[in-house]
Amino acid sequence: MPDTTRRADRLPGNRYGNRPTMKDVAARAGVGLKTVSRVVNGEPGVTPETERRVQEAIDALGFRRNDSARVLRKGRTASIGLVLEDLADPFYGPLSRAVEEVARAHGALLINGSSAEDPDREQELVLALCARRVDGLVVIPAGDDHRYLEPELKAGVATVFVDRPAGRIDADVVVSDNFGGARDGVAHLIAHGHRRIGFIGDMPHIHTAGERLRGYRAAMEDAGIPVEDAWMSLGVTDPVRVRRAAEQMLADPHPVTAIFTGNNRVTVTVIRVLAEHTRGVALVGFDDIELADLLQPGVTVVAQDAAALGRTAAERLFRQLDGTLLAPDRIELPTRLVTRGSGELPPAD
Amino acid sequence: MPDTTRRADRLPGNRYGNRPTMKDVAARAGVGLKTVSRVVNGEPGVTPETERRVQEAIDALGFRRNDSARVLRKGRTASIGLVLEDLADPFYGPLSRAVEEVARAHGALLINGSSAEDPDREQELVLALCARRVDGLVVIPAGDDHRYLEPELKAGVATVFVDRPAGRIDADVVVSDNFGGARDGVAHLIAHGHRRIGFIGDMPHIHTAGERLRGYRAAMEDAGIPVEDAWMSLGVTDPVRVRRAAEQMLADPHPVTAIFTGNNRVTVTVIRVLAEHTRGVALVGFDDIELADLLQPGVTVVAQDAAALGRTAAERLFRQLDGTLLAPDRIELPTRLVTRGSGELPPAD
DNA sequence: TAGAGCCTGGACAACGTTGTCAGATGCGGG
DNA sequence: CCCGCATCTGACAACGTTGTCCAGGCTCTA
Repeated sequence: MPDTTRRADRLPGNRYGNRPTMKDVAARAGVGLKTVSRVVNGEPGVTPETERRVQEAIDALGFRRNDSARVLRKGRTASIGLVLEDLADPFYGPLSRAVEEVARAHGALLINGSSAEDPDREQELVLALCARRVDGLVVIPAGDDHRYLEPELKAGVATVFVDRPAGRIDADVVVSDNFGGARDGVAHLIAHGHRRIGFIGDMPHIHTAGERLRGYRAAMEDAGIPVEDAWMSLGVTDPVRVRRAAEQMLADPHPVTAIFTGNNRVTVTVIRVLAEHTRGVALVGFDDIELADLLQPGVTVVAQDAAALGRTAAERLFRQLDGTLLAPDRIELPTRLVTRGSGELPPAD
Repeated sequence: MPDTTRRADRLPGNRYGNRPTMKDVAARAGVGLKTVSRVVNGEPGVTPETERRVQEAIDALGFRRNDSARVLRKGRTASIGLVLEDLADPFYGPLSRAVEEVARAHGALLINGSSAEDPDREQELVLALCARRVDGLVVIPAGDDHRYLEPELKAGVATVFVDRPAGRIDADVVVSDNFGGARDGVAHLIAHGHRRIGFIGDMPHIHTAGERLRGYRAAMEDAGIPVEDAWMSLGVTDPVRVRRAAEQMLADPHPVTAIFTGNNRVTVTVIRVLAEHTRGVALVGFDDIELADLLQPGVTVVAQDAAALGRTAAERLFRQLDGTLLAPDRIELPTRLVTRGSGELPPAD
């Protein structure tokens, strides 16, 4: 007597919980395996009557094509990976969403992971994505050495770096004009009469932070203002240390009259500090923040367009996949100075 | 003469761009296929010397295990799917991140997609994830009929709904106490002397919106205040219409003295409207918003813990996968009233 | 030194799908 | 009536991996 227990009657839990396969559908519909495949994929060459029978069996069994097997056979996964720093950061949400929309328009799924700004975790994630054979990768790098990606690039994994350039490999990159944006922001403060301007930002070896610092220095130099060490606080992003740094700048015998902040997290903390001060200290921040216009005063920022970064990168990625893109290139998107009040305060002294 | 062109020398683009396989590694190392598999997976039973040779071949060829094939063979993908409304919404970023962290702790990757609040797109996404044979699904539903998931559930795909319950199927669900939170928020306004209180929220058929509306009504009823139609604006979330709704409530001959807003997007818009008004109108919003404490006045909110929602759901998902979880259940997480000023304003008339 | 037992390595099938190719069927024209 | 052609269908191999199982070589003991 043959094994008459139906698959679903056996113990659950092993192997996808025993899903029906095309073979099962074929048996039930009384057709060949390949015919089912044809129906599932909408290929031509199937009589309406046959198609109906197959469709019926599919519905009855609750069949769902196994894309893992499909991928194995076809070689394209129709999925791309996105590695960013932290999805919970309001800067990355729109970026991720923009990448997703472009992927969707190309019929691809997006798999994303957060590196938590840890180079090892970035590599781990990227390689996990490669093991899943994503067709392409959008990477916001945490590390500064991406030679581990060389085999992948050689193997044809499309790759675009965003927000910061790749380290030690030649790859497409889409960045904001961090240098120019910061320079303009600081120049804006200078134009409003400030000369003692503080800078609080992340470690300069992080590309964006370094560029923004360079922009700060350039603006000061253009105006012929020598920068004092006490005005600069580098490698500081956690609220406690930002607070301390800001308070020190303001407590100095010759306090700064304005502060330029290097990213949204720093900006938020500095806003809190300034809110406790009576003396009006001017502020320009890099990155826009929600509700910035409703604060008193409104917060002047150098805004970058996160969605545009994501969209541009994703589009470039798919052009790589199309084959319509040749040499790696560097694309720089402009920033925009949004004046809302805090950057237009005159020096308090 | 045999074909001596190396795989990598052929046209790129077809089949993962021609990656080396275990077979290639085995050939190069002069060992059997299974031995390579053993080394790659850290299985015992390989001499150090053999292992070294294999590892060398792996590095030389840039071999990376193909997880699609692995999945096909093993039946588990070590990945879970998350379907939410919009990653760009600050409420979902932390939620997604929390799910990711739990997944990571269980060695799983997270694939997420945005439904854009469209039931069809939700279904499309969920089914795409199932086709990829994710081990489990965390779903923030957009639609209200999830019977299409029945075959998946039967097939053993672990599933947890978050933020809103599943429609017409029996599944695990983790939600905030929307009813209680809204009731407390409105009661807070009543306790501060308000009787004419407006409500602006989403369509009541959306579960969260419906529950919050119910909470509003309950608080009013508890206080013996009959609710007037003009105080309620339902199904309104886009800024233009929210603004109009708020302005109407305030322009009424008997204007409301306080407004309860049903979600973060509505709250933000209403804050803008109130900022233009001189008369102090009290406000309590559902969902916390960044910088709410720095506005004048600070914005009192009913905060839900997005990260806790995600974490709880993901943990439950993995308990389903472990088999340590049996019957579907409903978990309700408490909300927290955060008083910051706007909800404590006295009635203006 | 023979035999038992262990350790290492490899041949083979299977996972579920799709591409290839050839067989079957039906139809019209010579 | 037969042949050719078009249309539809199915058998089979292959994708890259892992589980099963067996073979061969080694060590250890009696």
